[in-house]
Amino acid sequence: MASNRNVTINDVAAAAGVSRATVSRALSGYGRINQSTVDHVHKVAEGLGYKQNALAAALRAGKTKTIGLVVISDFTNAFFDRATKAIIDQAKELGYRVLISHTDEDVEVEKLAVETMLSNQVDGLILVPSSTKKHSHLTPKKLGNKPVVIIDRKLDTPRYTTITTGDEAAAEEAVAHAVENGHVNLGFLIAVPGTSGFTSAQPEIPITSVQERADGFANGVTLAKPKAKSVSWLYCEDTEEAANAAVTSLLESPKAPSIIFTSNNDMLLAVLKVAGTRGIRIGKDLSVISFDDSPWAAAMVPGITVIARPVEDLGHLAVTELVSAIEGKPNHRQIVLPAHLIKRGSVAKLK
Amino acid sequence: MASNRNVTINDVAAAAGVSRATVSRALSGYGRINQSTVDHVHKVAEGLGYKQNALAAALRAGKTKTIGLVVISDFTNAFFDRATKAIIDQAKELGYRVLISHTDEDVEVEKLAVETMLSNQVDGLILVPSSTKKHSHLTPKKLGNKPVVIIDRKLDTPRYTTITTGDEAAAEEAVAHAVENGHVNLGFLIAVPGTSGFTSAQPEIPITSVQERADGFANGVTLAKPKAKSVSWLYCEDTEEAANAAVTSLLESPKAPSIIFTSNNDMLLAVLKVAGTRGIRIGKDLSVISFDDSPWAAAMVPGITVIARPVEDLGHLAVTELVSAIEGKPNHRQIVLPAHLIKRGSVAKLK
DNA sequence: GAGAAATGCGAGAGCGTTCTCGCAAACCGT
DNA sequence: ACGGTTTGCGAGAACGCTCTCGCATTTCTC
Repeated sequence: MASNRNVTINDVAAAAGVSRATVSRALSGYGRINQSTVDHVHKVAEGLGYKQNALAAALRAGKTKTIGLVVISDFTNAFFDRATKAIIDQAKELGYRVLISHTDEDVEVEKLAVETMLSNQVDGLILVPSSTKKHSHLTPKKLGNKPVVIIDRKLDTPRYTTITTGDEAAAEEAVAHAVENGHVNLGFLIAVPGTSGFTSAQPEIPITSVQERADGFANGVTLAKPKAKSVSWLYCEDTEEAANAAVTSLLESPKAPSIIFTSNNDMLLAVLKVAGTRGIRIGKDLSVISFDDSPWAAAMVPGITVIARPVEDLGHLAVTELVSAIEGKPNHRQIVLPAHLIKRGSVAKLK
Repeated sequence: MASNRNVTINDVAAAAGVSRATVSRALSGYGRINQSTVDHVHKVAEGLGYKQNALAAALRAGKTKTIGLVVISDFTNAFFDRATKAIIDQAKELGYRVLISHTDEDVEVEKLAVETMLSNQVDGLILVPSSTKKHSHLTPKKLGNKPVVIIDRKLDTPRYTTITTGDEAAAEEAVAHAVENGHVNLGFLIAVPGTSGFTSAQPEIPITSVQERADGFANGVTLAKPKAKSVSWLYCEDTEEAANAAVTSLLESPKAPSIIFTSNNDMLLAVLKVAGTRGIRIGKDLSVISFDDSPWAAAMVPGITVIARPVEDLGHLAVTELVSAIEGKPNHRQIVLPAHLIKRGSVAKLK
């Protein structure tokens, strides 16, 4: 084929009869330059089909206009998909690109992902850390002193701007709502990565947001103390099989709950599925409240009562904060966005 | 702070007492070099915390090990999220990074996105074109003669490797399944971007996969001819409001269908929602079959009968094909992966 | 109209790599 | 012991761009 090599700034310079420097000035719009040459250069560049090589520009300028997003990924949980989209879109808005990597909750993978990001000279990072405690690979030095925003979860040492949602308060509110509706046998189904199978003894929870949900539920129970008759806690591996088994055990226990609170949509779906196969009707025989809203939770019959988190806001804000830090306003803010209960039909009114 | 500048290959060379070239040889593993120097350099590099600057390497080598993904994005439709994840993961597997951009079905946005990708020197592109016909910005020349894989939809001129799913056959099968179950009043609700509101006259469909679904439905009707009593077609803007209105009109028409086929999950959710508010029970009073499987469609009661497409396979294959083309085996294959019907409880058995 | 100030542009270095080339030292065979 | 081959490594150019510096030319000022 004819011209395999790309058109460079040199070609434009030659064709326009000016120097490389002038072309760069004309195209990037800086320094002292005559408007008529700007126009001329633009015309010539367009004629040749010149496209800036962002790599070379970034190498020279020391800025890539790229942010790295290191995120776990989880598909029934629309959270990260929605957050990712919000992040990409807001980044585009502010003139940034996004490099994405998934960690699948694995610290080693996370470490590698971050290194790749750094090698690619991202200007800043947005991270969903896979562990609250294991983050020796996330020190400022190891992150090249680049701006970092942590989202969805906290590290136990709050070194970076962190944006989370108020899951504890919302969980508390959810329990109150259930109790108001006459529920006194409560079941809690909490997904905790790293567990195997399910257990009723609270394990180490490596993720602050999950911990906060559990705490919120517990607070809610405490506040409703005299009314709560039986409370079952189940901590569960985040897999379909474990979740199904956990739900089954919950439903078959002698003190089967009239309502199950689930910490994420995977658990919710397990409840729906198991209940469905047993002919247990949601919103009638069994109630349920879950974390994270979704279009399908709203469309189901009955609609699922959920704790909705402002996911898009969170993603949007993360980028805004990060870019502001990249562009010279370093700040270490701890931001908590409110989550709120959306009441639909999945909570039966008892007595 | 002490060392803001990154450790470069020069620093490693100095510390190891060798030349830059030798460091590069040692670290990249090419050329003639003594094993003991390789070890020594590795040790020194690690000691200094050296991390390769991928930008500089890419600039010099002319390869970025990055692929660009230009995709529409749509959240109730899990298709693109699942495909995106599969693509990122398989790319990582093959040593590539992924730069993502969303187009929201807008050709202009798509054009810009592609330009950004090219400017960033991606080695190849995976595209979900927003229009079958408007693709003058997608000529090989405009794409810098880089390898391209088109997924999910076709362009009307098949210039690139294209991977789609067999939606037509599957749609046909779905209709047959409905007819077998005694349905003779059929409703089709087809989302077509660019429409406003909804209409029963088939509009221009700018997306081949949607066209194929419509064709498949039509074929199914033709094959079942004597049995099909009434058939209603509704082409609908892909928004919640329009979908709700369309469903309402379908349900209120004198020849209300006993089953509605929806072309995507947005439409399905509209059906579920509107039916729900009217007390119409899915799988009893009204049946439904939709395109694209999802965890929630399986977990609902009754489970939604769907046409499942091999989304992960598609993403996986797209990357594999692209990388093979990048690495020197250009091929222009037209691949169609089979979609299949998953029968659950949302289709009532009539009579 | 002469000096000062402003303007427009080119030369050239440098960002951090990779990779070709060529040279010196080590190794081989007879 | 001597020509030829192999081996290991350094010098230096190149990738495409940005940006400082300084020079020439124009414009301003009184």
